[in-house]
Amino acid sequence: MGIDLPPPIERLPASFYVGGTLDVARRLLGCILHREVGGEIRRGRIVEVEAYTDDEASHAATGRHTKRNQIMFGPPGTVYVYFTYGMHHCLNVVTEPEGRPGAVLLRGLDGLERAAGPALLCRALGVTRQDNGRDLTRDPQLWIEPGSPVGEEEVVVTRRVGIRKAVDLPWRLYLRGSPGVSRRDRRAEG
DNA sequence: CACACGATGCGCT
DNA sequence: GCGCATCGTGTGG
Repeated sequence: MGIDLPPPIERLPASFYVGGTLDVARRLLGCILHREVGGEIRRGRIVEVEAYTDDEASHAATGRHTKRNQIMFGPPGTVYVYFTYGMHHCLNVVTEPEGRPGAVLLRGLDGLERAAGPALLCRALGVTRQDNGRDLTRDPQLWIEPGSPVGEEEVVVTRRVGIRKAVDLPWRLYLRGSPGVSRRDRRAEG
């Protein structure tokens, strides 16, 4: 009888995040987001995402000239957390090659209580602006592992929600029937 | 400097 | 369906 070792970590490599943002968003579905807080590891399966690049609804819509959006132009695999509505945080994964803006907003997790919706997801994981800039390919407290494969028939493609511009782009993806899909957004199919 | 508003969630109607 | 909390950020004067 040997020592009980934890399962090996299969952290997603930087190359995972390099492709087109919509492709990365699709690949992130089913992957397992991990967060270490106070010696405890919280994890959940990614079941809802949205892609943002340089479209009109993106924080990078007007180019690389604000302090906040610099990070969207940074290396793929970087964490982008922003604060909104005076009380909520949203967690994104930076995509695209360095110099081009792109990010995937993580909107819902299965396997955690109250992680349906981007702000609830952050609250469930204790993610705040302090986490902005972390490197998912190296950071000891925040990383993503591959999950079981997700079939195309499980994926619903819809319009992004909570935005006023570029509302017609079908850049929101979620897993059909998942409890972690954000509440008021289960509809809006198309 | 002032101001408008948001990649939300909740509670009430 | 609707109003609202609550404040950082971006934009314009």
